[in-house]
Amino acid sequence: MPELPEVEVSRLGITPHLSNRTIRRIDVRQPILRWPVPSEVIQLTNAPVLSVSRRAKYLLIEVPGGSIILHLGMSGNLKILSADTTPGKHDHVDIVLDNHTLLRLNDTRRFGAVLWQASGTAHPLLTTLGPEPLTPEFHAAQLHQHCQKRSSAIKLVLMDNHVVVGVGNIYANESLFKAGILPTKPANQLTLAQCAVLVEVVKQILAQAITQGGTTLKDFSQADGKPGYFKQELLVYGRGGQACVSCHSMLEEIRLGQRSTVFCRHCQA
DNA sequence: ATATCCACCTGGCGGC
DNA sequence: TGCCGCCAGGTGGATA
Repeated sequence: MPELPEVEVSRLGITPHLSNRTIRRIDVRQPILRWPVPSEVIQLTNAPVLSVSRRAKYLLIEVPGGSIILHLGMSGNLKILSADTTPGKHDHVDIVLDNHTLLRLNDTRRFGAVLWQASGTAHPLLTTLGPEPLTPEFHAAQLHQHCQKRSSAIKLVLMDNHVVVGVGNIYANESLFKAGILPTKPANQLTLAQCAVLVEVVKQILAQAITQGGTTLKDFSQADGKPGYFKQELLVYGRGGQACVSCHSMLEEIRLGQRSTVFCRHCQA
Protein backbone atom coordinates (compact mmCIF):
# COMPACT_ATOMS: atom_id res chain seq x y z
CA MET A 1 0.00 0.00 0.00
CA PRO A 2 0.00 3.01 0.00
CA GLU A 3 1.64 4.95 2.71
CA LEU A 4 0.25 8.36 3.54
CA PRO A 5 1.34 10.09 0.31
CA GLU A 6 -0.33 7.43 -1.81
CA VAL A 7 -3.54 7.68 0.21
CA GLU A 8 -3.49 11.46 -0.07
CA VAL A 9 -2.88 11.23 -3.81
CA SER A 10 -5.89 8.90 -4.02
CA ARG A 11 -7.98 11.38 -2.04
CA LEU A 12 -6.97 14.23 -4.31
CA GLY A 13 -7.76 12.09 -7.35
CA ILE A 14 -11.20 10.88 -6.33
CA THR A 15 -12.54 13.97 -4.56
CA PRO A 16 -13.49 15.96 -7.69
CA HIS A 17 -15.42 12.93 -8.96
CA LEU A 18 -17.34 12.42 -5.71
CA SER A 19 -18.08 16.01 -4.76
CA ASN A 20 -21.69 17.05 -5.32
CA ARG A 21 -22.58 13.54 -6.43
CA THR A 22 -24.97 11.01 -4.95
CA ILE A 23 -24.09 7.40 -4.17
CA ARG A 24 -26.75 5.27 -5.88
CA ARG A 25 -25.64 2.02 -4.27
CA ILE A 26 -22.61 -0.02 -3.20
CA ASP A 27 -21.73 -3.24 -5.00
CA VAL A 28 -19.81 -5.65 -2.79
CA ARG A 29 -18.38 -8.69 -4.55
CA GLN A 30 -16.07 -9.74 -1.72
CA PRO A 31 -17.91 -9.32 1.60
CA ILE A 32 -14.84 -9.85 3.77
CA LEU A 33 -11.68 -7.85 3.29
CA ARG A 34 -9.59 -7.44 6.44
CA TRP A 35 -12.93 -7.30 8.24
CA PRO A 36 -16.47 -7.91 7.00
CA VAL A 37 -17.95 -4.97 5.11
CA PRO A 38 -20.61 -3.65 7.51
CA SER A 39 -24.27 -3.76 6.58
CA GLU A 40 -24.58 0.03 6.86
CA VAL A 41 -22.26 0.29 3.87
CA ILE A 42 -23.77 -2.58 1.88
CA GLN A 43 -27.27 -1.19 2.29
CA LEU A 44 -26.44 2.42 1.50
CA THR A 45 -28.57 3.89 -1.28
CA ASN A 46 -29.19 7.33 -2.72
CA ALA A 47 -26.83 9.07 -0.34
CA PRO A 48 -25.38 12.45 -1.26
CA VAL A 49 -21.63 12.77 -0.70
CA LEU A 50 -21.07 15.51 1.86
CA SER A 51 -17.28 15.44 2.04
CA VAL A 52 -14.17 13.40 1.31
CA SER A 53 -11.37 13.53 3.85
CA ARG A 54 -8.40 11.60 5.18
CA ARG A 55 -7.21 10.67 8.66
CA ALA A 56 -3.90 8.80 8.76
CA LYS A 57 -4.21 6.23 5.96
CA TYR A 58 -7.99 6.09 6.21
CA LEU A 59 -10.20 7.80 3.65
CA LEU A 60 -13.59 9.01 4.86
CA ILE A 61 -16.52 9.55 2.53
CA GLU A 62 -19.17 11.38 4.51
CA VAL A 63 -22.86 10.89 3.76
CA PRO A 64 -25.94 11.69 5.84
CA GLY A 65 -25.80 9.50 8.94
CA GLY A 66 -22.13 8.64 8.85
CA SER A 67 -18.98 8.00 6.86
CA ILE A 68 -17.71 5.18 4.72
CA ILE A 69 -14.14 4.44 5.79
CA LEU A 70 -11.71 3.05 3.23
CA HIS A 71 -8.28 1.63 4.00
CA LEU A 72 -6.04 0.37 1.22
CA GLY A 73 -3.95 -2.10 3.21
CA MET A 74 -0.82 -3.19 1.35
CA SER A 75 -2.19 -3.54 -2.16
CA GLY A 76 -5.38 -1.51 -2.32
CA ASN A 77 -6.11 0.79 -5.19
CA LEU A 78 -8.92 3.20 -6.07
CA LYS A 79 -10.02 4.09 -9.56
CA ILE A 80 -12.79 6.19 -11.05
CA LEU A 81 -14.36 4.28 -13.94
CA SER A 82 -17.36 4.28 -16.22
CA ALA A 83 -20.24 2.40 -14.58
CA ASP A 84 -20.24 -0.26 -17.29
CA THR A 85 -16.59 -1.26 -16.82
CA THR A 86 -16.50 -5.02 -16.27
CA PRO A 87 -15.03 -5.86 -12.87
CA GLY A 88 -11.86 -7.95 -12.90
CA LYS A 89 -10.04 -10.08 -10.39
CA HIS A 90 -9.76 -8.47 -6.94
CA ASP A 91 -12.20 -5.69 -7.85
CA HIS A 92 -13.99 -6.11 -4.52
CA VAL A 93 -16.18 -3.05 -4.01
CA ASP A 94 -17.80 -0.42 -6.24
CA ILE A 95 -19.31 2.81 -4.98
CA VAL A 96 -21.76 3.52 -7.76
CA LEU A 97 -22.51 7.19 -8.42
CA ASP A 98 -25.43 8.94 -10.07
CA ASN A 99 -23.61 9.98 -13.25
CA HIS A 100 -22.76 6.59 -14.74
CA THR A 101 -19.39 6.43 -12.99
CA LEU A 102 -18.15 4.48 -10.01
CA LEU A 103 -15.32 4.36 -7.52
CA ARG A 104 -13.78 0.89 -7.65
CA LEU A 105 -11.65 -0.67 -4.91
CA ASN A 106 -9.19 -3.27 -6.12
CA ASP A 107 -7.15 -5.02 -3.44
CA THR A 108 -5.17 -8.14 -4.34
CA ARG A 109 -4.15 -9.08 -0.84
CA ARG A 110 -7.34 -7.99 0.90
CA PHE A 111 -5.52 -6.34 3.79
CA GLY A 112 -7.58 -3.25 3.12
CA ALA A 113 -10.92 -2.47 4.70
CA VAL A 114 -14.29 -0.88 4.11
CA LEU A 115 -15.84 0.24 7.39
CA TRP A 116 -18.61 2.46 8.71
CA GLN A 117 -18.55 5.27 11.23
CA ALA A 118 -21.90 6.66 12.39
CA SER A 119 -22.24 10.42 12.65
CA GLY A 120 -21.11 11.75 15.99
CA THR A 121 -19.08 8.66 16.79
CA ALA A 122 -15.45 7.80 16.16
CA HIS A 123 -14.52 4.40 14.83
CA PRO A 124 -12.35 2.61 17.42
CA LEU A 125 -9.55 2.28 14.87
CA LEU A 126 -9.34 6.06 14.59
CA THR A 127 -9.39 6.99 18.25
CA THR A 128 -5.84 6.18 19.32
CA LEU A 129 -3.99 7.69 16.40
CA GLY A 130 -1.15 10.17 16.83
CA PRO A 131 -0.91 13.50 15.02
CA GLU A 132 -0.91 13.99 11.27
CA PRO A 133 2.70 14.37 10.08
CA LEU A 134 1.99 17.41 7.92
CA THR A 135 0.43 19.47 10.69
CA PRO A 136 2.09 21.56 13.43
CA GLU A 137 0.93 18.95 15.99
CA PHE A 138 3.83 16.81 14.81
CA HIS A 139 6.84 18.71 16.11
CA ALA A 140 10.26 18.16 17.66
CA ALA A 141 9.25 18.30 21.32
CA GLN A 142 6.33 15.97 20.72
CA LEU A 143 8.52 13.38 18.99
CA HIS A 144 11.25 13.77 21.58
CA GLN A 145 8.81 13.17 24.39
CA HIS A 146 7.77 9.83 22.86
CA CYS A 147 11.38 8.90 22.15
CA GLN A 148 12.48 9.44 25.74
CA LYS A 149 10.24 6.68 27.03
CA ARG A 150 11.15 4.20 24.32
CA SER A 151 14.30 2.10 24.18
CA SER A 152 13.44 0.44 20.88
CA ALA A 153 14.92 1.42 17.54
CA ILE A 154 13.95 4.88 16.33
CA LYS A 155 12.60 3.43 13.07
CA LEU A 156 10.02 1.41 15.01
CA VAL A 157 8.99 4.48 17.00
CA LEU A 158 8.68 6.55 13.83
CA MET A 159 6.38 3.90 12.36
CA ASP A 160 4.25 3.70 15.52
CA ASN A 161 0.83 5.18 14.80
CA HIS A 162 0.55 6.48 18.36
CA VAL A 163 3.58 8.71 17.77
CA VAL A 164 2.79 9.97 14.30
CA VAL A 165 0.56 8.50 11.61
CA GLY A 166 1.28 7.74 8.00
CA VAL A 167 5.00 6.99 8.03
CA GLY A 168 5.32 3.51 6.55
CA ASN A 169 8.35 1.46 5.66
CA ILE A 170 9.46 3.31 2.55
CA TYR A 171 9.35 6.79 4.01
CA ALA A 172 10.75 5.71 7.38
CA ASN A 173 13.84 4.39 5.61
CA GLU A 174 14.13 7.47 3.44
CA SER A 175 13.58 9.93 6.28
CA LEU A 176 16.18 8.37 8.56
CA PHE A 177 18.74 8.37 5.77
CA LYS A 178 18.12 12.01 4.98
CA ALA A 179 18.22 12.90 8.68
CA GLY A 180 21.52 11.05 9.12
CA ILE A 181 20.15 8.86 11.90
CA LEU A 182 20.70 5.10 12.14
CA PRO A 183 17.38 3.22 12.02
CA THR A 184 18.61 1.00 14.86
CA LYS A 185 19.50 3.86 17.17
CA PRO A 186 17.62 3.51 20.46
CA ALA A 187 14.93 6.19 20.42
CA ASN A 188 15.82 7.41 23.89
CA GLN A 189 19.29 8.36 22.64
CA LEU A 190 17.98 10.95 20.22
CA THR A 191 18.54 14.55 21.19
CA LEU A 192 15.86 17.19 20.80
CA ALA A 193 17.89 18.64 17.94
CA GLN A 194 17.93 15.29 16.16
CA CYS A 195 14.19 14.97 16.63
CA ALA A 196 13.81 18.42 15.11
CA VAL A 197 15.80 17.37 12.04
CA LEU A 198 13.85 14.13 11.72
CA VAL A 199 10.49 15.91 11.96
CA GLU A 200 11.45 18.39 9.24
CA VAL A 201 12.76 15.66 6.96
CA VAL A 202 9.61 13.56 7.39
CA LYS A 203 7.41 16.53 6.52
CA GLN A 204 9.53 17.43 3.53
CA ILE A 205 9.70 13.91 2.11
CA LEU A 206 5.99 13.19 2.55
CA ALA A 207 5.05 16.51 0.98
CA GLN A 208 7.39 15.94 -1.94
CA ALA A 209 6.04 12.42 -2.48
CA ILE A 210 2.48 13.75 -2.59
CA THR A 211 3.51 16.35 -5.16
CA GLN A 212 5.00 13.63 -7.33
CA GLY A 213 1.95 11.40 -7.16
CA GLY A 214 3.27 8.95 -4.59
CA THR A 215 5.52 5.94 -5.00
CA THR A 216 4.53 3.21 -7.43
CA LEU A 217 6.25 -0.10 -6.76
CA LYS A 218 3.80 -2.65 -8.14
CA ASP A 219 0.13 -2.06 -7.78
CA PHE A 220 -0.29 1.52 -6.70
CA SER A 221 -1.67 3.98 -9.22
CA GLN A 222 -3.46 7.26 -9.03
CA ALA A 223 -7.23 7.36 -9.47
CA ASP A 224 -6.77 8.04 -13.17
CA GLY A 225 -4.47 5.03 -13.52
CA LYS A 226 -1.19 6.94 -13.75
CA PRO A 227 1.74 5.71 -11.63
CA GLY A 228 3.42 7.79 -8.92
CA TYR A 229 6.80 9.24 -9.71
CA PHE A 230 8.49 9.32 -6.31
CA LYS A 231 10.16 5.95 -6.89
CA GLN A 232 12.94 7.65 -8.79
CA GLU A 233 13.66 9.79 -5.72
CA LEU A 234 14.20 6.84 -3.39
CA LEU A 235 17.74 6.94 -2.01
CA VAL A 236 17.83 3.82 0.18
CA TYR A 237 14.57 1.87 0.01
CA GLY A 238 15.08 -1.14 -2.25
CA ARG A 239 18.77 -0.27 -2.72
CA GLY A 240 20.42 -2.61 -0.22
CA GLY A 241 23.87 -3.69 -1.46
CA GLN A 242 24.10 -0.73 -3.83
CA ALA A 243 26.22 2.37 -3.42
CA CYS A 244 25.18 5.18 -1.11
CA VAL A 245 24.34 8.21 -3.26
CA SER A 246 26.30 10.39 -0.87
CA CYS A 247 29.50 8.51 0.10
CA HIS A 248 29.36 5.55 -2.32
CA SER A 249 29.93 2.94 0.38
CA MET A 250 27.65 -0.08 0.25
CA LEU A 251 24.18 0.32 1.75
CA GLU A 252 23.38 -2.28 4.40
CA GLU A 253 20.07 -4.11 4.63
CA ILE A 254 18.72 -5.65 7.83
CA ARG A 255 15.34 -6.67 9.28
CA LEU A 256 13.84 -4.48 11.91
CA GLY A 257 10.45 -5.43 13.28
CA GLN A 258 10.17 -7.88 10.39
CA ARG A 259 10.49 -5.03 7.91
CA SER A 260 13.28 -4.50 5.42
CA THR A 261 15.56 -1.72 6.61
CA VAL A 262 18.25 -0.09 4.48
CA PHE A 263 20.82 2.42 5.64
CA CYS A 264 24.34 3.78 5.18
CA ARG A 265 26.59 3.12 8.14
CA HIS A 266 28.84 6.04 7.20
CA CYS A 267 26.20 8.69 6.62
CA GLN A 268 23.89 7.69 9.46
CA ALA A 269 24.90 7.62 13.13
C1' DA B 1 2.35 0.19 29.53
C1' DT B 2 6.16 -1.90 26.21
C1' DA B 3 8.12 -5.35 23.20
C1' DT B 4 7.80 -9.43 20.20
C1' DC B 5 5.74 -12.25 17.09
C1' DC B 6 1.92 -13.85 14.32
C1' DA B 7 -1.87 -13.33 11.50
C1' DC B 8 -4.51 -12.04 7.43
C1' DC B 9 -3.87 -12.91 1.59
C1' DT B 10 -2.16 -13.09 -3.21
C1' DG B 11 1.43 -13.02 -6.43
C1' DG B 12 6.14 -12.40 -8.18
C1' DC B 13 10.78 -13.80 -7.96
C1' DG B 14 14.95 -16.68 -7.54
C1' DG B 15 16.80 -21.18 -6.82
C1' DC B 16 16.87 -26.04 -7.62
C1' DT C 1 8.21 -26.12 -16.51
C1' DG C 2 7.24 -26.93 -11.78
C1' DC C 3 7.53 -26.66 -6.92
C1' DC C 4 9.27 -24.24 -2.71
C1' DG C 5 10.52 -20.70 0.10
C1' DC C 6 10.88 -15.93 0.68
C1' DC C 7 9.50 -11.32 0.01
C1' DA C 8 6.15 -7.23 -0.52
C1' DG C 9 3.53 0.42 0.56
C1' DG C 10 -0.06 -2.36 6.94
C1' DT C 11 -1.45 -3.04 11.37
C1' DG C 12 -4.57 -5.31 14.89
C1' DG C 13 -4.20 -8.67 18.35
C1' DA C 14 -2.27 -12.30 21.32
C1' DT C 15 1.30 -13.09 24.43
C1' DA C 16 4.86 -12.50 28.09
